[in-house]
Amino acid sequence: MTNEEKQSYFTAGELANIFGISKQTLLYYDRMGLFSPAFISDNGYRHYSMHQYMDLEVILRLRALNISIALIKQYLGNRSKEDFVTILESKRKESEEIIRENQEILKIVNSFSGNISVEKQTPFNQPLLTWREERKLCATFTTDAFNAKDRVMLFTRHSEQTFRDNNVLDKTVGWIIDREAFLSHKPVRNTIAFFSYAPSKYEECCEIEEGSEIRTLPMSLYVEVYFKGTFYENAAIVSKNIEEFLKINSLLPVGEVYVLPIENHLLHNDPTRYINKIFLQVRKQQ
Amino acid sequence: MTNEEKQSYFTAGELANIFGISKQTLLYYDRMGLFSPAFISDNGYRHYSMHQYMDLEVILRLRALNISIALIKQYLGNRSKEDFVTILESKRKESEEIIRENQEILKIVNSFSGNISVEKQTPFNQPLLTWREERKLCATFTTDAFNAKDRVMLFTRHSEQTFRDNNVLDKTVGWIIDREAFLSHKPVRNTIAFFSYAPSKYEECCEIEEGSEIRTLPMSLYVEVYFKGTFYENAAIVSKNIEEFLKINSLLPVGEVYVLPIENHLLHNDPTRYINKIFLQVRKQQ
DNA sequence: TGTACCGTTACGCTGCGTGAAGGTTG
DNA sequence: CCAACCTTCACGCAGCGTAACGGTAC
Repeated sequence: MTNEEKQSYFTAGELANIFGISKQTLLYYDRMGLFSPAFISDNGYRHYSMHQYMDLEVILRLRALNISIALIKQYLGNRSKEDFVTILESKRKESEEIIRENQEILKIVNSFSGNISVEKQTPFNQPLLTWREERKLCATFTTDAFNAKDRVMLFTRHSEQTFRDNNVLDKTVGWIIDREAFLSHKPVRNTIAFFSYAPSKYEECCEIEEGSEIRTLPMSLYVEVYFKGTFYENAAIVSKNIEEFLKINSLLPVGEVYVLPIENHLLHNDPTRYINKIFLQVRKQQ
Repeated sequence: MTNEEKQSYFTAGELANIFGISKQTLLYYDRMGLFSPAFISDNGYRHYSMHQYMDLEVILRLRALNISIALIKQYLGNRSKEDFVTILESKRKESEEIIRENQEILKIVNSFSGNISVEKQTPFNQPLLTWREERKLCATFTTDAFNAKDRVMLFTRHSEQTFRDNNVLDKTVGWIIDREAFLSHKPVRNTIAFFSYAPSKYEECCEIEEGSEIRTLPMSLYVEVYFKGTFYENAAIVSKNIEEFLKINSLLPVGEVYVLPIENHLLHNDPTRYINKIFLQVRKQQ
């Protein structure tokens, strides 16, 4: 290689250094057929000619917009204002989409954080008598015929389908059990239904398959109990607490019993640390 | 496999269908050690137990936030409110960063589109006499000693370093040539300097290496010519046009000659379609 | 006997980064 | 002889998708 040639050509390393990229990047562009050296000498060294820096400049400016190698390759061979604008337009849409997606994620994150950071200082196993406004929820019914597997299927389907709008961030899914069975202190074997509750959504409940309905919890007095651990291990105790509470306060239970997870497997490995809330409608005995 | 077992376990396909994911995803989670079936029967079939749906739910909710498998794996084995909040926080930052990046891209895209969509209807090879406000630009000087290779290096370095703030969207890089040489109609061999010009930036010019300076183009009359093709092939013609224009309008040239690319290799393969603008300061002959 | 499941293995995608093993230049 | 270049493999990355090839359940 003559001295003159040395002064007219860049080696891979030189070109890489000038543009502040890695040599591997150049090798990769060569392999991809995007940007190859003007010639390769006998010893296998790559030599890029002077004017090739213009192509590399185009490549790097488009890569800075995160435009794919394939698209750049296509464009490089056939540049025009129109195609350039087209590329920019699709890139604009792409970036807008990415921004949208991540704003969705931010919304979900913020919603989670908001719910979790609020420390519930409510006492456990202490029935509370509270007044609630009307609430609407989506319920999907099971039947006794359903086995455990079917219930899991139903539960996940219900979770996915209620409030089809994925922006419902405050949705929680609980289950409804029979009051008579619950208050008899016997182990409650079956849930009557799963329900989704989202404070932000009152009117919109998506149409789900048969066996589902929109249920309205009326404005009324309710007895609520927070308890730690799984429902199945605590049902008996909570049931007794509630029974006693109803008796000494002369309250009559109405309708079914609702169980709503507050902290579950999403936050704890140990089921004894789960926090649930159980509630049912009541009215004053005359 | 007994009938009872069949009713208590999910096969891979069943579980995948229930959660609306692909079987391959479950296999992948297994390979990664993130989520494995409760047991595998003699025929190699995977069987997931009933309660495993809870783990899968956690996994999928975190994946929906685009949280990595590795992080989910770590969290799954040791859940807690604190770690959950930590994960959400880092995810929040990540998403905010992605949003920022893409907003940057949007800004660049918008700037490009804005510049390109404006069709310049200016006539070519027609000297125009215009009044310009003061402009500031960054210039990096070459010397005659510099060979072609060094000039490319200097050019790219100049392009990268001027206005170190990458948000300068309207920056264009041109070059300065000697007026005497240019107006002599002889081929102009060397550029005196490269210069960066950004209409949005007047005061801020980053410090660049020796051989660079901030130059002020004064508020004054200027002669401007747009021409098609490369400078080197059109310099002679443009030079004659300008000379004649100066003569018949009794104008005296001042300072050096500036060449600014309007459309270059970023938009055209064919150099004859490049568009450049050449301009120099003038004053009325007394 | 078909068909609709199940399994494992392995390669593809994107854009390089990071060696490893070896030759060349000065 | 060493340091600093250069080359060509080839694997790794994340999270699956997509066959290919073959067994199993009903």
